[in-house]
Amino acid sequence: MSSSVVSLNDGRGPPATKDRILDAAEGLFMEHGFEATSLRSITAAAAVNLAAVNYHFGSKEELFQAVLTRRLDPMNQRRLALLDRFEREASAEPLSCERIIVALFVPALELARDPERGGKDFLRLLGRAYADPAPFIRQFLSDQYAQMIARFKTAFARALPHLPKKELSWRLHFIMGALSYTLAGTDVLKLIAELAPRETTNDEILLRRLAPFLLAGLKAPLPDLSEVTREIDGALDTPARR
Amino acid sequence: MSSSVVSLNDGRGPPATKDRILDAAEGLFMEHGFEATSLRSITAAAAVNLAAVNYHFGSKEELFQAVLTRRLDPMNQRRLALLDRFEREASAEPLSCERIIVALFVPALELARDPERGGKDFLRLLGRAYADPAPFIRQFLSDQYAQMIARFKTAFARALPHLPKKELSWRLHFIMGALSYTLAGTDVLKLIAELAPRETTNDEILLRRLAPFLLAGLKAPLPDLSEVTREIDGALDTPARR
DNA sequence: ATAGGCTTCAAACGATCGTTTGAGCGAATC
DNA sequence: GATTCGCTCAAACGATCGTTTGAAGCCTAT
Repeated sequence: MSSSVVSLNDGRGPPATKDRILDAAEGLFMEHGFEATSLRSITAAAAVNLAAVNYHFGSKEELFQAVLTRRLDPMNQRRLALLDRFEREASAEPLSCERIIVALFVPALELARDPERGGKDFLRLLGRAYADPAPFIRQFLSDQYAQMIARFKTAFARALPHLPKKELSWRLHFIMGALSYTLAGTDVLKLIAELAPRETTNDEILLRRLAPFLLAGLKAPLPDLSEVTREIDGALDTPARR
Repeated sequence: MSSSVVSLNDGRGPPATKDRILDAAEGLFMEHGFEATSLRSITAAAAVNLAAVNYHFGSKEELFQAVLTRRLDPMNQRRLALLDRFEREASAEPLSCERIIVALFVPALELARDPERGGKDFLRLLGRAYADPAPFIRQFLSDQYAQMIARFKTAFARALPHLPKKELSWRLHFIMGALSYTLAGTDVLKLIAELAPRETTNDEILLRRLAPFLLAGLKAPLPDLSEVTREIDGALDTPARR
């Protein structure tokens, strides 16, 4: 059944150093962010020599990219595979938005379900990476996501033929934003929302709640026809009395 | 008409140092994040002495909080004032979701519209602060937002009496997440979505698109009744063939 | 046994960080 | 006119950062 490889290295005996660094870095980057995490804290947590990071990965930046790509690449491949399968099953018919969202969410959900592979920590780290200002992170994520997003965008365009392309771009942007923010889980607003910490840490029930929410937004009426747009204009013209 | 104060200090002669530090810090924190921004780069941009930051603000952390509170506090006060006004106008009737969203969005929109007050930079910085792992930032934002969110939550609860309180907490969390992520504007996924950079920098049309999207999500059917939930279960039971 | 490859190790490098110090300045106060 | 107070300044403090170095170890193939 499962290939049952505990370590992610090439297969022979585990020269665990590289993987131990990746595991430790994943947790610490998640907890403190990229800039605030020192190589010394990583190598200490991994119980390896300080120089091992530069030897195996070249630099701190390349280590960070390796941490991300280790899980992000398979996850995005899985997303594309799911979308392919759904489209094959539907022959020439356009997919429903529900199925497309499923192809987008389920691979993340599977990661969150498998704690052996550090899914929870990784999703949180990924969410943080989206908001990180460092240019090398932005460039890296952009490269990693470009193809996948493009495929999903055309799928959504077929599912929502009445929606202008530009409006679809916006809504996809909102969806990816809400998804990454939710996964980041900085628990700033969670306490405010009076949610039990246990729940906000459970990525599964989190994604299950998020999917219907975003789906409704995706199918929302156009802004020009929405009541809230007129309300905004009204409120802006009347700057409030005091 | 306008009170026309260029500087935000007490009013007499502008001992511009403090304000120049705040302005420079706002831009640099927005661009590079908290950890990656050095006090030396801030004081150089503000053309003040290095020691001025610690003299006027005490520490780098307190400077960051001062940058945030300078604009965040008035904005949240404005949100509460708008909500109060709407509720007064509606007497005992519950407000519509549209009006509540307007009270939440318009003050941010007004900030974005007034470049003299650095609205655009600040909103972007605020979005970044939400995702920052530093505990002092999380604590600060939590304190700043607690009362405001609580007020809006009860308003939404009255507008959506059929929605369970826990589900409302989730959706409010999603709304604040999408809002802050969108305002952060890390342009990682923007290029992917093929949006012109000019548009993604324009916070006004951005918020106008976001409001209908989130409103639809707020009114979405419960997850248990949503079609996508059953689709997720189906996809998880069948881990995909290769 | 010997040579050569990866890998690990302790130690140091130069740079930059946030913060502190104490002298110096001008204007207001007595 | 002497003194105090708020503010600015150059300079330095100690700490920590990412990275590099060169020797030492280990395993494989000759």
